[in-house]
Amino acid sequence: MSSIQYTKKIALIDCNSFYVSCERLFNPKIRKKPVVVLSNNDGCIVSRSNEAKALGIKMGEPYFKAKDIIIKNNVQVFSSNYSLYGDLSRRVMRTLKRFNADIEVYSIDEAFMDLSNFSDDEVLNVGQEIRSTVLQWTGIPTSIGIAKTKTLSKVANHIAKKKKSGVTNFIGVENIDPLLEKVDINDVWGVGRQLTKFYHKNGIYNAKQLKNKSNTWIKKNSNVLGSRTAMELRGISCIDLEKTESKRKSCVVSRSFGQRIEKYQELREAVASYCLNASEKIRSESLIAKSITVFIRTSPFQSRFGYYSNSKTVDFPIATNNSIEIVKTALTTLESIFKNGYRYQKAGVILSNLSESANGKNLFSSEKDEKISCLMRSIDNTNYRYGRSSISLASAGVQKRWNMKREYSSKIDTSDFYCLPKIMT
DNA sequence: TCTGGGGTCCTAGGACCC
DNA sequence: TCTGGGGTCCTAGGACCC
Repeated sequence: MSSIQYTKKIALIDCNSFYVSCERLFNPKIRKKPVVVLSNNDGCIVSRSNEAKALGIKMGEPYFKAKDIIIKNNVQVFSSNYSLYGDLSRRVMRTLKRFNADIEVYSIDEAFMDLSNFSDDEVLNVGQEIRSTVLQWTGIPTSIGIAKTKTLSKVANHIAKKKKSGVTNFIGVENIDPLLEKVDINDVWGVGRQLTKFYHKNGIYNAKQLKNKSNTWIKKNSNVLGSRTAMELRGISCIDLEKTESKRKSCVVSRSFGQRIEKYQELREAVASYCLNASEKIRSESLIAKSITVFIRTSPFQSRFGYYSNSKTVDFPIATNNSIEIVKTALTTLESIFKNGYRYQKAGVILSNLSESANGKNLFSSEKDEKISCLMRSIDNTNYRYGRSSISLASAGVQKRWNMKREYSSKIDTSDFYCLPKIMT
């Protein structure tokens, strides 16, 4: 009889084809059919059902390039609906927290969970229970990988995705080398395009080969992140779970336009409108920004019209989250980088150097500031109640020809009363 | 015709100081 | 007027993630 083993165990729970699964939840007719979800502006394919993957449709592929396959195979297409996905994501995470409140929500569709409290023998069953509970309570299918480190749990998850049971456990497995050997180097967490190129050049094609490469070699030839990945593959934990939600350090709002913009005035409207969005976001998290970056660019794919891309960062005299001031600063910044005669494709603003607002007060606070923060609060409340941009600034425009394309929206909004499905009697 | 958006972290190199 | 090198801090850009 062996004694009960309690080693470090990390689970990675990852929703399968998350956006597609969300759309399927409200549309049972597309359950067994090939389905894809498009990025903003209906630009790229960002989520694919297994049936769509089997047709050879690639992740991140531009929609227009895959259109032939899509039409020929009657693939169901959806514009992305982020308020729906966000809502369902919160339901999944809430369900996971029933098993362990200290999870790290890593992205909209995945979370790390510490399972060290369970014995080595129990952990596979726990994984299966998590999976079936999430499926039953939210309708979202998941895959779960369990291992000693985050990187290994990612690998295990990768394998679990291809299994019917949906759970892969490395804990207690004597030798995982034969499994690692089957994992391409570019499927390892932390190895992107550039590193893949570099590793290939040096004869490293799979996870096992990276695991067995010496640390000094990796550190000398890439950087600390590379060697950390290798250590984690060896089962030595270098990346901790981040259980507390840390405050973000920057806030980006940027969009590609529905159609190309040439007029300065329209660019101004777009930038102003992104500023309103961004400042509302940071206000809702009680943050203030010390600096702002404005950037504009033409399409990098249409050089025949000439390419222009520029950005500029400026500091506010005093950190702020005041929409009016942020818009004003952004527009003067835009003026300094705008060049006539280009077909602009995208613009954005980045609020950075964020910190917690001390209730809007500073050394120079005045009665005027009080009034402004009061005004911001009422704008936020109104927009929350009656929909975003019920109240806006004139500079953000009314026509908005530059707004995104969303031709295939499912129009499901779990947070909007008017979008509830109707049942006819 | 049509190619996403929002983050974090690391590093090289410049500016500045002594 | 000539000239050195080392340390720190900041920033832009790149790589990575989903």
